[in-house]
Amino acid sequence: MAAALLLVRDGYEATSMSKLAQHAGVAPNTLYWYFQDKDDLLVAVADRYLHTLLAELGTVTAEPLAEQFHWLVDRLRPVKHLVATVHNRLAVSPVIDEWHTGFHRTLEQVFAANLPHPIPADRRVAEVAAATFTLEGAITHAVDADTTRGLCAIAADRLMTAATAHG
Amino acid sequence: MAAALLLVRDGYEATSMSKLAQHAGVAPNTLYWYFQDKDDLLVAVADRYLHTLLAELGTVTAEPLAEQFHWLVDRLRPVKHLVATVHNRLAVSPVIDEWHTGFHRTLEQVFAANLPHPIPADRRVAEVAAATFTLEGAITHAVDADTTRGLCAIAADRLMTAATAHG
DNA sequence: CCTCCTCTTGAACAGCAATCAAGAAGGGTC
DNA sequence: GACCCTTCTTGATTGCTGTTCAAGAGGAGG
Repeated sequence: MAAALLLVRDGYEATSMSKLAQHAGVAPNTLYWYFQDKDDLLVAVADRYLHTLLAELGTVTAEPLAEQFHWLVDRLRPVKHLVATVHNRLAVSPVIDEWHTGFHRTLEQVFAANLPHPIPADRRVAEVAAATFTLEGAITHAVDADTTRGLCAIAADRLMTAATAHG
Repeated sequence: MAAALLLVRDGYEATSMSKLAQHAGVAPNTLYWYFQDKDDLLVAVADRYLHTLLAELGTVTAEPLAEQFHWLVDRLRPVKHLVATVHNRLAVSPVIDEWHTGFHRTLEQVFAANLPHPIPADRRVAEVAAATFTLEGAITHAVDADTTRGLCAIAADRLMTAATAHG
């Protein structure tokens, strides 16, 4: 279903099931045979994007953390509509909520795998969350290139010092 | 219009203009005399909440920054639906977009006013944005009490060291 | 030929945000 | 009292939305 382009480009609410079906060359009904819901369809699109992202991520794991973050932000900014919609609908759609927590869990593991030392257990969750939220803000808000670089640097710096300052 | 409770409690999409009107004891039409749009109505509700928040904020400015942040998060978490909706609709509604940028400008000024020293100009925007996004994440995501405290501490700590490390 | 399963569809449903023309309520002026 | 103007409210309507349902097409296996 390459018609996911519509959801990414125009957003969730501006993309009706009719338009989606028209773009796919089928009747609006047909979509409900493949997806239970419009939210279910959104999850499928987001999940597909996440998997291609994780596959590409292997190409930058050698670079410093700040660069990796910048790469991640650049990849996710084109789908900021999806990011915003997921956050908006997770309170209303269990499917999206579940996918969202899974997404954050995945991010946590990726972060942990790229740190030289593990973060002390009592600080780990908050530190990782702070970095994640900083990057999420950089994706969803309209910030210029310099600020984006600054945000990635801040998130990486904070995470690195948390990973080296033991005890 | 105390019927703003519906928007806060049930969210934007689950709250139809009909329900809103019914709660206010008028016909759905009548709302369109006072507000141009449903988005316009949302902005009015959000703006009213923002003003009461700013008025109450004076009572905690004496406390340390981390405590102020925690207070802010506690105040905004009940209206997380509004926060998520604003972020979701600013791409589609100019009124909401404008209000959103104004909100962030206001936050920036509040942050700046509560720092002992000004942050160097080349870092200020990114540092303030990082703190803001960290707190926004704490509001909109389901994190436990300990993590919330940790996030507020991280945001405050980062901001304070940025404000003291000159040159 | 019959049956089962996969897939697609036209028609219909209730609900939505928004519009429009019509009118009620009230005050100011002659 | 009769006129007008402004402020506010409403019933009726419009085009769209996500979703459901019963009906049927197409092919595979026995």
